[in-house]
Amino acid sequence: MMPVKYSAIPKRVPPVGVAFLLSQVGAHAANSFEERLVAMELKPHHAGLLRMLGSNPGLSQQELCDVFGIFPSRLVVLLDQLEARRLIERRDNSADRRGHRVYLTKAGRTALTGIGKQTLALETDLCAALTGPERATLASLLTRIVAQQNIMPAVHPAYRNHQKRRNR
Amino acid sequence: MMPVKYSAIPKRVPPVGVAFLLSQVGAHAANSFEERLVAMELKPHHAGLLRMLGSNPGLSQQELCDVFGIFPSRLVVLLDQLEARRLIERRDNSADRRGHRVYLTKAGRTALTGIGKQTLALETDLCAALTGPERATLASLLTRIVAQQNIMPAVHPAYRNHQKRRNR
DNA sequence: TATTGTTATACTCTATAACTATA
DNA sequence: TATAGTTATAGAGTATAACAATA
Repeated sequence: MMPVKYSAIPKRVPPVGVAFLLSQVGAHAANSFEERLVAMELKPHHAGLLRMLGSNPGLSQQELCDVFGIFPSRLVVLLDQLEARRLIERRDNSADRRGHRVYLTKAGRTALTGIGKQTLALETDLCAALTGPERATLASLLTRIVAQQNIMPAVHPAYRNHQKRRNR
Repeated sequence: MMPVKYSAIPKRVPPVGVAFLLSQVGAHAANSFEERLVAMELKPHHAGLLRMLGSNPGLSQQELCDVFGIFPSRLVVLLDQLEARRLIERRDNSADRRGHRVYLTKAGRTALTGIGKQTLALETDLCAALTGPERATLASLLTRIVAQQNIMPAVHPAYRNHQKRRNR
């Protein structure tokens, strides 16, 4: 009997709506971004932290936890990784010696520039099917959804805690 | 000293482009979908399988693996969970007794209908900021991106294997 | 006593490998 | 020998809890 390779499956494509499309294209964009970061040996989570610290030097770890909605124990791991690479540094806070303030190093700022270049290249690739005005329209529609849905601007939902529901 | 609650952090919002917006809104849509499925005690992965089987009754497990790009061992777990809930059934394949064909049960079709209702409600909620024509524009732009980027239609990228790169 | 940050632990998800039964 | 499906194992990521230092 002829061995069959199912590289092309005869299948009926279920209909999809705009919610699925958003999730699908969004996940594709996230995957592509992650791939582009591999060369820099960074993960998207690191990139988000570097970007936030680039705009807000000296945030405390507690403040970073609040902004991103993550547990302190998780932030510590991410910051440890970035600090081991000398991309950020924790500085003692003279006013309150319990806490630290976090800053990008020079290498961190260089990394952030590299991330920016990858992001621009990614956007050109992702929107290759669209004209310039269409791409602007897409950005505008998405920005309005972010505002209306009360999504924290510039904070990716993947950071947020999914704490276990109790009594289950 | 006054204890400070950082519910509203004074921060400068880093600029974001269309790639970030897509990933951000997409993740938000995925999270909202997952929340809506909690009441049905299903995960998005289950919903995707049910939907595909609704349109393509009798696919083999191997075919499902190829369509979704997942490992057989992972599919087995997902199908076991659905079968334990009597939402799908594996039927013996008389032509080749190694394999099975997978079908929705009556309860599975009922569940699929419920998922469809939740999806429609989700889309109305997600697009509350947009007019009808704008929502159609958004869907059209996203559909063109899916086609141009060679994303498998109706298959969510989250299924795909991220196999470990070797030699690293 | 409350807060910042850290370490330790457990749990979930999923990739990898080993295995069974058919072909 | 190759394929369909299963079971077993291991690793990454992250939530939870316990803890140390400071306020």
